[in-house]
Amino acid sequence: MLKRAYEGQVCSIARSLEVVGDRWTLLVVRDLVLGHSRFDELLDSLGIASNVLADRLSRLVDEAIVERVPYSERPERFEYRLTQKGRELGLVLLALMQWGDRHISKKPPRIARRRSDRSRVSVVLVAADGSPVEPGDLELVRGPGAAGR
Amino acid sequence: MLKRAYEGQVCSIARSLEVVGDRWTLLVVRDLVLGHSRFDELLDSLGIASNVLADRLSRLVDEAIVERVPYSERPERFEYRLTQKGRELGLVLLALMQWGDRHISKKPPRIARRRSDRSRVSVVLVAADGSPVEPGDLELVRGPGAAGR
DNA sequence: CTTGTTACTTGCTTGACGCAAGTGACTCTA
DNA sequence: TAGAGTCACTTGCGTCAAGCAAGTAACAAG
Repeated sequence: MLKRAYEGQVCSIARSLEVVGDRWTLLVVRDLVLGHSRFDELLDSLGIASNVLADRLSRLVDEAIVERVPYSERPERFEYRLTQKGRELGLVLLALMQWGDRHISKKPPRIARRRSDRSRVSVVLVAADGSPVEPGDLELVRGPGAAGR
Repeated sequence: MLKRAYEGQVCSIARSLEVVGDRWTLLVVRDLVLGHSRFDELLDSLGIASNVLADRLSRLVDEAIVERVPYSERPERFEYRLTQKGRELGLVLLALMQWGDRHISKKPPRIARRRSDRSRVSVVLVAADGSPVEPGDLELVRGPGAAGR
């Protein structure tokens, strides 16, 4: 996914997919969310080719989604941590997980819950006042970043 | 993305990405959400290669995310419509859009709002009682579909 | 009967991915 | 002090999916 064909598109979905829309990137982010942080750990957990992992990580670092921080000086060793921007991708992952739980996996392999009261957590659409929004009551309108026409 | 390397993974995120995690699929779904429904319309709007679009659509139909419905008999012509399963991917797209709006596009090209009162709509995490959940107050635990260990 | 539209398919080329092996800087064990 | 191990990669090679351009089949309009 080096060359992207989305050039002409003025759309935050397309823009986001340019960054995280390839085969491995979101899974790397998922593993970082789950606490894996070292290169070899990611390699084992994902079953990804090492050159591909190296490439994805350096791209995530370029995009400021991940930071490469040293945890040892002699020998030099690094780990990878999500930045705030990266952590906010968690919502996308949870939305994807929720969809997969409902439509693909019959029983959810993992459950998201609130630590304080252990209640189930879900991803939903809300209006400015916090009230839930029905999908049918949603509309998409041109915003300030829209192209001409 | 025919062959997937996620085989061993018991994770709804990985499972979902097997289905919609390639370069074009989510953009096709986005266009269907926005109301494009005919093959040529999608071709123009996306700038995708026709063989790839044909492949993605037939796979989306196989996955019951999209339906292929005839709108003319002589000549035979078809359009593509999202199923309920497909429509529910809208939440993933909105989460992605929201992330892109915040971190990539400075000004949002498109704004999601509630039709009834025109208030801004956003994707958030809520607990079972509908109250918002802080990202730090979230935990992931093994669910009924988890593998042994 | 030629041109156009729609919904594709076929063939060829490019390029991303996976695999296996190698590297460099160090530490640890005997 | 020699050899083995760890970590974080890089290099080289083969394969398979993606992209591009052109072709096709079934009809409709002029």
